[in-house]
Amino acid sequence: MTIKEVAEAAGVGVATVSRVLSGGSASPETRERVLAVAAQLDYRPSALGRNLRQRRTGGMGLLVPDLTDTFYGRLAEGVLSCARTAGEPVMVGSTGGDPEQEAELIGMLLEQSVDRVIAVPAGGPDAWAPAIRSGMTVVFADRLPGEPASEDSEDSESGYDEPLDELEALDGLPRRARTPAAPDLPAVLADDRAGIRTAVRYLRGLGHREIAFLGNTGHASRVAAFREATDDGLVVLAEVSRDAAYAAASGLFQSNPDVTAVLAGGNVLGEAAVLAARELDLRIPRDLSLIMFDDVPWAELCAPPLTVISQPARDLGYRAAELVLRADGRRRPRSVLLPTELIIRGSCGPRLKK
Amino acid sequence: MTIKEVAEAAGVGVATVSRVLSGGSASPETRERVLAVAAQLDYRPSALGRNLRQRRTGGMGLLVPDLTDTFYGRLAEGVLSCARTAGEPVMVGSTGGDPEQEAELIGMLLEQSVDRVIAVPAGGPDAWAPAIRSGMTVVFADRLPGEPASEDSEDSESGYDEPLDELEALDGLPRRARTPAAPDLPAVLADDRAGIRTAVRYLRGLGHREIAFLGNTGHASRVAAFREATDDGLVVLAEVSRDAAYAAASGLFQSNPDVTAVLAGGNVLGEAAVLAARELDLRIPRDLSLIMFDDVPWAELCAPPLTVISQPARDLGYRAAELVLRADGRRRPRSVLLPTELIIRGSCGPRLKK
DNA sequence: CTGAAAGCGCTAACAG
DNA sequence: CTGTTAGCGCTTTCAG
Repeated sequence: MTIKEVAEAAGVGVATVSRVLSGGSASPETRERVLAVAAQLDYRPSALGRNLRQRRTGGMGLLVPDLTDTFYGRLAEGVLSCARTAGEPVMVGSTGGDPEQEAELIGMLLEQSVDRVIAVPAGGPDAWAPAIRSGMTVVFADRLPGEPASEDSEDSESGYDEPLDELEALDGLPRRARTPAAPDLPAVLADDRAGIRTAVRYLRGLGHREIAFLGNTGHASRVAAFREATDDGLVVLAEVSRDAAYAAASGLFQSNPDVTAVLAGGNVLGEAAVLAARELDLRIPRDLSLIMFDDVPWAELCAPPLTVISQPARDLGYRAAELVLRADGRRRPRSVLLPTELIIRGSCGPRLKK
Repeated sequence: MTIKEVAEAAGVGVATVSRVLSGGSASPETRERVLAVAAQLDYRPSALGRNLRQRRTGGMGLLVPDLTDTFYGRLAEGVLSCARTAGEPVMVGSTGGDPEQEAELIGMLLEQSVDRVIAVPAGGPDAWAPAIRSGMTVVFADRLPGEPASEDSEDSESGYDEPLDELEALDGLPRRARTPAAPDLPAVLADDRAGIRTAVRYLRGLGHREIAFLGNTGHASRVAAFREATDDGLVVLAEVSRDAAYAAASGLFQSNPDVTAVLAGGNVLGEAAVLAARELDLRIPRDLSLIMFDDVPWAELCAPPLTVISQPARDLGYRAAELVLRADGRRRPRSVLLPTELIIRGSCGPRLKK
């Protein structure tokens, strides 16, 4: 079933069929006839020809660290749902939070001429600059590309300084005040700064002083926000993986017996914290108060139910997809910051220990 | 950067470049030179041209009901991981368990000329027959396409009778004994029959007689297995969604106070069961024993920890991807059945109530 | 308003 | 072993 056969069957030229099918101009009668014939033959224009002609693959790419983490699952659902509405295909890749794998996947997308991607970045800005420079429209979700957070640095914005300069220079945009919360790269983010600030305040109100952050290597902004809210409280970081998360949590608890409250930077870390605490016979919330970033269904089933900072994961993906799809023009999409909310359940109590 | 420029730069014809890059024959010197030039220009052959030429898009499609459900997330990770190894792109679609959306996504894949797909089917065999007939290699995962399970039918195999005849006829294969457990369609499945049998036996051993199954509409084989193991025990079905699952669980408990044990057919249903039980003040395991199909990290965090039937979700996806990739020949891939395991934790107790 | 024609980048015959 | 050539199905000038 090619456009040619349809053209012949309708007694018109291929150009006319093409026009009609893509909403171009045509006399009502012709349009009618072509549409009828196409329907009758149930012709579907092949994306192959169109793609080659336009030198670009339709649809979009989606890169996430790990679909096993429900947060990214929800985010992906948001993207897919928006894409389905638009009838666009989505190529999905899982990076494992590893810049190398991410680079390979970017390469793959380039090879496929996918020129719109939404990504939860693993690598730094330098990993993305070439792709962006080559014309790819990328909208970041959940976080911006930056140097990985470090556990000891005193400079909470170190991950953003250089990268931002470089990327802003790319578009010749004016340099802006450096604000890790909303730098000048297209992104859809949760307002983790506010969420973390609220959570820390809440813990402080319960009397906690020794508060630790159990975070992801990749989430520089959360680490920064935590440092800012606590004046450089203890930070322990883990790579993307349940094992790493457990190891980090376990290490945190064992090496820092004076810590009375922990803020877990994601649901996998929260899960690891609960597990590790249980293993070490730390009672929640008596011995240890816990707040988890990202609300998940099981948080309520947990004993005790977990106090969480919820974030609109699905919307993050949906909005990012909208942005990347709308970005047909020359201008880069603007960023979006979505609200977070502290949901108090039963995993935090007054500080007793010490 | 086209193949032509590389050819010129290397002083050879485009065909030679093409050959060298796809491992064809060429004199060592030529190969060397071409490779060098290509590397130096960091040329990446465009998938666009190749796809059109070969009238097929590389890579594979993946259709799942819902990435929000960690089971499908894990399955998807398996697929992506295998695909990444092979350097193949994956187009992912989420069907919501809805045959209509599935049909649209199949249409999209057809339009993209994706001729290899792995799917957790929502629609029946008739939804897939056209695609398969048109040359698409599809490997099913987690379940086979079949009429949706029904809550009242006495015929546990009704979902397979017609469908199988039709699809087998497609390939002119000999008709086989109708066995819902491993029909003659390429598929990678968990051995839910064995898992459910074991679970039911375990519950029986604890004294339970009134055992109910809380299942998915789409999972006919689990319903069948449960009916077989219990001589038509009570079955309540829910669509794909947390709300539907909760409603079903709640309805089940309220309408059937004599039920002392429940087998939840998936992690979302298990979650709903725990929630609903809690809401109705049913104590687990005192008032109600619960076994959940599919092990998830939070099952251990739950109070009490959930006894589950674990299944190798990730392997399901990985193996399916392997099959679909290897299916380059004319023959259809054979099916695979992966083992399940009953993991006893704390959500089942002796029958006390009555 | 419509048709003819020129490719998009690549591979696979087919000659040489 | 290598170059030339003919398209794959589609969109898009460019004439008519």
